[in-house]
Amino acid sequence: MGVADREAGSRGARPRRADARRNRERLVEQAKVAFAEFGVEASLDEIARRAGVASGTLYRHFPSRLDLVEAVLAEQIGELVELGRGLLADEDEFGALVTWLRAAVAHALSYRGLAAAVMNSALGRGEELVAGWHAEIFDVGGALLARGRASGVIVSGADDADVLRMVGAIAWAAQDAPDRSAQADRLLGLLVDGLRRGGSQ
Amino acid sequence: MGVADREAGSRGARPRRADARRNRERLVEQAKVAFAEFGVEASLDEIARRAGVASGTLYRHFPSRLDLVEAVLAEQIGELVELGRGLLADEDEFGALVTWLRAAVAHALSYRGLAAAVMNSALGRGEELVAGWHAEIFDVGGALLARGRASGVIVSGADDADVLRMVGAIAWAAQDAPDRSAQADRLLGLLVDGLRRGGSQ
DNA sequence: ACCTGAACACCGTTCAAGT
DNA sequence: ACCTGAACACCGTTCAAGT
Repeated sequence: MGVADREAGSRGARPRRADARRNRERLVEQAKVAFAEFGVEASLDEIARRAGVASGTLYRHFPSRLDLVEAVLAEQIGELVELGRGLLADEDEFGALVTWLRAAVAHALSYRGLAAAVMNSALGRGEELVAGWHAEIFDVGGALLARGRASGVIVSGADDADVLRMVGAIAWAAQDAPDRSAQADRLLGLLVDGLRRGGSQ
Repeated sequence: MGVADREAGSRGARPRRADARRNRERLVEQAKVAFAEFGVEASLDEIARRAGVASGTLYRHFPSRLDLVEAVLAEQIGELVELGRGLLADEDEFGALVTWLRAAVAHALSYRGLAAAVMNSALGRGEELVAGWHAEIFDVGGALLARGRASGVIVSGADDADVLRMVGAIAWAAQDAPDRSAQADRLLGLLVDGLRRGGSQ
């Protein structure tokens, strides 16, 4: 209650009219540029202006800012999921998990404010961590963690949702550092040390 | 460059005129109420309105939102620092650190958005993690960590600034959870497991 | 079916005019 | 020395009117 303000209907559908399709593409294109420059909190008005459409048109295509973010990240998310699925076949269960976690952090770092946007939308009512459009990421991450536990290289106490929440938190904490990539790596190191079974150092 | 937009002059000074002092107190009082209700991003205009002053008066007393946050948290920060100093005498080096980290997270959770506000201001240019008004917290946390390393209960690889940054990240990640206190505890557990020397579980 | 752009409500911040 | 409140710039969001 109160959380589901977004309609599920025509959320990302490809419009039928040619001009509408072109507008949609231009909006996504300019959103990418604006997100890269100002982060995902970039002005929607300016994105519409740069795309050469009125603000109402942006809202017609993307009812909420998150819908626009989703469109911008579509392929990227697919790649992260595929990477994870591939890593499930890696014989080094611990290394595979770490590699994927590193990629997940890099994903969350792709635009400033992204971790916050995902996290805010992710906190659905109740226990669920991840919103619909990030559910695949959650699944893959959970699978890698489960495999690590099953093979004994990962501690059994760590909850999947907590670990992924931590990944988001790490990206958030590193996003404005001058050396954000190295910063994120160090923080991820702290997390990974806690996940490893059998003693640190 | 570009970061130091704030003046250091009369930042939190007690005004000499009686009405000004009263205004300042009312502003802090109403800021507390508004922060508790809407988080530290609460409307400054409304805080001024509730305090019965014009917006310009708020800006005169508190040039930036962070100055107002600082005033609201003044005593709280003092308590956290004192707690840490007391814990430096505790014979259980590891337990003392964990107790303090837990209190630090609770502090950062006292208002929604606080972790973000502190973190944003904290990222001064260069390497420094913590802004002036949180320097004491940094000092105490560093002392507790150093003691833990010296006595061999804490791993030597973890940087002080990274650990404290992680504390902020944990508070941020837990702040909107329905069970934010329990959520923060679980995330802190992951961090602490990585800090403990000599094997997890 | 889709687009336009004015309209509305709500921000933070500044500053001339007052006392 | 301090306060007021209008003014400015910039938001997100809606919706009647168009094509």
